[in-house]
Amino acid sequence: MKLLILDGNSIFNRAFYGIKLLTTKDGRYTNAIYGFMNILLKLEDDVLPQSVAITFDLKAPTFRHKMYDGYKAQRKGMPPELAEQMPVLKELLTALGYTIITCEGYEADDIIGTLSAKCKDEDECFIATGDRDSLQLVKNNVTVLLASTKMGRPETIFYNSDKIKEDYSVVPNQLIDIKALMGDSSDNIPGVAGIGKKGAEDLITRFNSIDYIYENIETIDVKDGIRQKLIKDKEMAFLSYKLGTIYKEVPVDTNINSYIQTEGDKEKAFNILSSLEMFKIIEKLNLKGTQTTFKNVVQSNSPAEIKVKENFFESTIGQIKADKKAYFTFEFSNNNLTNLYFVNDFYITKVNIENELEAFIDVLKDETIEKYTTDSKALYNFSIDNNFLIKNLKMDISLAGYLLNPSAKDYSINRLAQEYCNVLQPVSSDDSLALDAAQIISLSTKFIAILEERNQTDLMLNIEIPLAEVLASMEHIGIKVDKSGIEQFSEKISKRIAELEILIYDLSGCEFNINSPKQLGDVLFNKLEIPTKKKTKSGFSTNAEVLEGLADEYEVVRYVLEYRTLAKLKSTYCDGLLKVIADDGRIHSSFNQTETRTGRISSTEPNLQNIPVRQELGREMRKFFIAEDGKTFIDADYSQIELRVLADIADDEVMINAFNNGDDIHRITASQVFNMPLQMVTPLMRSRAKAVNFGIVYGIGAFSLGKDIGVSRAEADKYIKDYLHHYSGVNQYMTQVVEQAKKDGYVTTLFKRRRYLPELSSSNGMLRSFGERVARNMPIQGAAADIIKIAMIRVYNRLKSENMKARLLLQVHDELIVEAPLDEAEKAAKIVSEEMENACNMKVRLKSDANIGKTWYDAKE
DNA sequence: ACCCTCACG
DNA sequence: ACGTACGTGAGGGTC
Repeated sequence: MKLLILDGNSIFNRAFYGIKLLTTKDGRYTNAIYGFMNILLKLEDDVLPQSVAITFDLKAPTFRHKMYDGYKAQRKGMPPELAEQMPVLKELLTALGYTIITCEGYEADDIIGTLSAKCKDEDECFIATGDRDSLQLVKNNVTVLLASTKMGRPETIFYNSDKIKEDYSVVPNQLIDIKALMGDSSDNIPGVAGIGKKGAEDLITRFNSIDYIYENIETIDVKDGIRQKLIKDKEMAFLSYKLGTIYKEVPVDTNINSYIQTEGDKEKAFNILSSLEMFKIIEKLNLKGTQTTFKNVVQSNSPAEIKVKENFFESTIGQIKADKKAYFTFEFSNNNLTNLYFVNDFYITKVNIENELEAFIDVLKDETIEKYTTDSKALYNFSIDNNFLIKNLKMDISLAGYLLNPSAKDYSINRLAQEYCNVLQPVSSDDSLALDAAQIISLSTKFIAILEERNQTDLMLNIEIPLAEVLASMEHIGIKVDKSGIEQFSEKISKRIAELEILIYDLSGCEFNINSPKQLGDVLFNKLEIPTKKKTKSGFSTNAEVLEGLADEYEVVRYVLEYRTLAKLKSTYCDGLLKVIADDGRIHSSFNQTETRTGRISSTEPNLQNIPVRQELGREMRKFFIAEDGKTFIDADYSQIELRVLADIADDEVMINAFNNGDDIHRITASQVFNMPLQMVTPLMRSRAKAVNFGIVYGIGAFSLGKDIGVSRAEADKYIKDYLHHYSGVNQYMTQVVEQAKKDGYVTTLFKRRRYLPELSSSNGMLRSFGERVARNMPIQGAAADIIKIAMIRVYNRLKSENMKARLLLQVHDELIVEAPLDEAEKAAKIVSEEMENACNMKVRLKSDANIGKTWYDAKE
């Protein structure tokens, strides 16, 4: 018989501190429960126990407190985020049929000790804990699974007697003797003053036990200082021994069979887990069998189970045309439509793609039929491939899920249905796509209602859904690159990299991997003994900021910096881009619409939103992004869009006037903050004002601002104070937005985009400050993102309606790149600037400058 | 899988 | 005492 015993509190704590704080929609913390369940399931997989006993401490004092007043006196209570999870966990474990053991007057360790000691020879006992105290319990049939963190990664170490011998050079029982001498600060056990871990281990390895040591205290071979210390704290040593000994006669049931997991209450377990939004755990536990009791939530008179039918397309189409509504899910592989399911209140229709593709396309084209689906961008890509237009798309489940909560992990139908509909539509199919189809109707209905209630319908129908079409078009068109140009550039860089390697090895006196921060740190700061008190965290920091501080003095550091720059250019930009050039000679990035918490889009495979520009050498890369023959690029970017948005939403008269009366906001800011006439503003003053402007947008702190511009914290603080004094509207806004966010639990943009901020109610000060900064930043960054999205849609439609060949290719947060035939260039430039500037009417006008050029480099001002 | 570093707005 | 500005994605190293 195998018994697994869990040290509940220890595992619970470890789970909490090992995972980021997670909350449910309504703000309940769940990370410790989630971590605990994962650890438990993993342990069961590893050990395959027949019985599982889960022990917990109680708050009441234990016999050790009676023995010694100071015992665990300083123990801090759990943070509230953790404490609130404990009763829920216990309820869940009980519902799952586990036995929880507690015993007043004893710690979990003692219960574990008792159970493991009573295990019969033929039984096997495994103890899971994060606390090394339990190691004393190890014997031939008792193994401790110690959860530890090594280099920031969780791992489980199996401790049997051999492993303990290896690590501590003693037998398990002697660990008590060691603790008796060295004490244990976390339990407030003092041990012998002046003897630490090393001394205690040495003494016990040589003399076996404190009994032997004290019986022979005058004759044992130790330094006199140690002997005196031992004599002085003899009583403490024996008391510590008693406190450190795990008690093995706790009055609990020691029959292993009592701990065989029972059936529990599956429905209750399912309900708890789904209210905690732990759908992965539900899946792992196979609790879905309980769904048979669910009713179809769409229509009360519909059948209890939705079936998948084939060869039913004709009547389905007929019904769609009558209802003027089509609900469906689809799947592509390699740009081919491979699966398609329609659903109505009664059944799912699996479509035979080969025969029915045209009929499907007709539905998509039909303006009178409302479409409800998910991942509309993929569908738009399909429509571009097949040269038709999708009309009247009313719902994209993933986009709606994103608008409801842009911080969610994923927007799969499966997850969203569990989160928002509570119950799954019962489906007699194991095809996950059919399952998704079954959820589409109830999810759509629910999402439409929620969006309406939150005033986000416009954001959904007039921004996100139309944008999906624009993004699909951008992905589809791609951007042409000069392949051989990149190859030559890469070769040129490679040569210099090789030279730098030799120089660096030479100056270091050894060869090593310069790309490894660990090895580089070792060479620079240990071998070469370059002094740096700066930054450490799991080793030396070798980032550009640190190295630049050393570059003046050390030649080798200068070479390393150059090496880093070139290595980055080569690996990420040259090699990286060459890998993704398609057969048409163009790069087709993916633009993700549900990735960022602020509403921005992101670009992947490759990321075309971070092509170098700030330094000349990197900027050269942009010469390889070229317009097609006979065409040219138009690159238009917003001027200071985020600050303009801030001026508007903060309704700051001073800043609004600054924008409306001048064109250099940083200079104006400098003149106001430093109280000088505009003409007297020096470049240094301007650059500091610029840093403050940026800082304000990010939620600012004096420390970071000071670091950024190289002034003292006090001076930075003064800049901020002066700034907020002059821009009093901004000052007021920054206070008010945080207050509102704390009240609501979320922040919003001008266009009602919403981001939840559970961090604001955290008891962790750092997290809370983070939440406050985000509360100040998101409405600004988010509104700017909304505005450029509107501009994109308008540019896209305008180019189309004016029958132009010009096409939108890229978006880089405040910048749009269009490719146009040479004879359309001027007109296209005008259209882009116009649509960008008119995308939103604010108290400050928006400004956009467009440039024309054959390459991205040339088109960028 | 995670950290470090660095590229962009 | 601690850590320290918002939002991203990619490559290389390490365990």
